[in-house]
Amino acid sequence: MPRGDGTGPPGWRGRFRGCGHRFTIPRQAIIETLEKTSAHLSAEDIYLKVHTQYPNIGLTTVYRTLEVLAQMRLISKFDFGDGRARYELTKNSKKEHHHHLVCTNCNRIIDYTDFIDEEVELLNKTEKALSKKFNFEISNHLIQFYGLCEKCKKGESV
Amino acid sequence: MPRGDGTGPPGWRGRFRGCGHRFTIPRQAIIETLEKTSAHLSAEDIYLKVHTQYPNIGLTTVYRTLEVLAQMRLISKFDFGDGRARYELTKNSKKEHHHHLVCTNCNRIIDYTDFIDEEVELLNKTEKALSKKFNFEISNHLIQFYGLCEKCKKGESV
DNA sequence: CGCTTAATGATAATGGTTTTCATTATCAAG
DNA sequence: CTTGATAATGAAAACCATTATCATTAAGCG
Repeated sequence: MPRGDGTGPPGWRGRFRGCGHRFTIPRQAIIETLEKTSAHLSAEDIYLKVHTQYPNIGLTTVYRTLEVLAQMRLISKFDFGDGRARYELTKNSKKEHHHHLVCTNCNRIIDYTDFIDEEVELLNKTEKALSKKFNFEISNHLIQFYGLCEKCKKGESV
Repeated sequence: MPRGDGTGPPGWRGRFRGCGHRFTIPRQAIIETLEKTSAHLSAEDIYLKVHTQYPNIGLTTVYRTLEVLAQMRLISKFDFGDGRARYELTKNSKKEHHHHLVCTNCNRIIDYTDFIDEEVELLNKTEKALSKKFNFEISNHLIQFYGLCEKCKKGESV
């Protein structure tokens, strides 16, 4: 049980050290914020939340930490088309991997993992075929569906 | 002969008028530029190309025209992660619908339509299931694979 | 405890995209 | 063919998310 600090997060410090990074208060605070939510936070969202508890942590540090976390593959960075990047922990509450439904009207994001079974098959098949065909080494994918969410569908006829 | 029914093939002017827009020289030039290429041009790319023939067309107009075209669903706007949006005609040279391979090293974009047959079936299935499950009206999707292209795969070990 | 160096944060800079606003051009009507 | 309403244009400035700069602070090893 590597800890020795009171906060007992399962090995964040070790993971940072393993990548040659230091584990600091700001980084801890940012990770805790990400762990606490299921939303898709922007850098500023995170900054504001962190700021309530640690008013001296700057937006710059948020950006830098997010960059480090992304590079360590601990968070994923998304663009939903609203002009700012959004982030979420990759390993968070059983949501290991999921895709998004993006409402083009209200910008609501719906995560889903439910129907991935069929998709996974398709993806594996497709990725394999693409890799061979183009000699392209696929390491990641992005799948998003755009449309109108339940609410906006109703409001459309108004 | 530009017909008035709006269904005619080229009929750019008619399509614009049908949406309550005027068909101007700058718009024509921008569309021609998009028609002439199979690349994924940024606003500035388009501006520079258009600029050689019409030096007085400004970057602002390019942005505005792209917005109108996107709203008319005649072009698609993509974000490949290099900090600028990229555009392509939706109905261009048999490339009606395709997906992208994005090289995370050199930013090369590969279009593919080849294996979509299998994908289409599963996408339809998935979209139908998602629509029902979340009461979400899907109108579009984005599928991109990230990884290393042939060249960058080789260069990696250097 | 002290040292090396990564990390921080205030500030300024960057750069793609949008706004502003005065001017020009489109096109339906006369 | 003119005219007039108004959409479209373009130069410049504004915007705003993100990055770079740099002096200061603090993590973590010995």
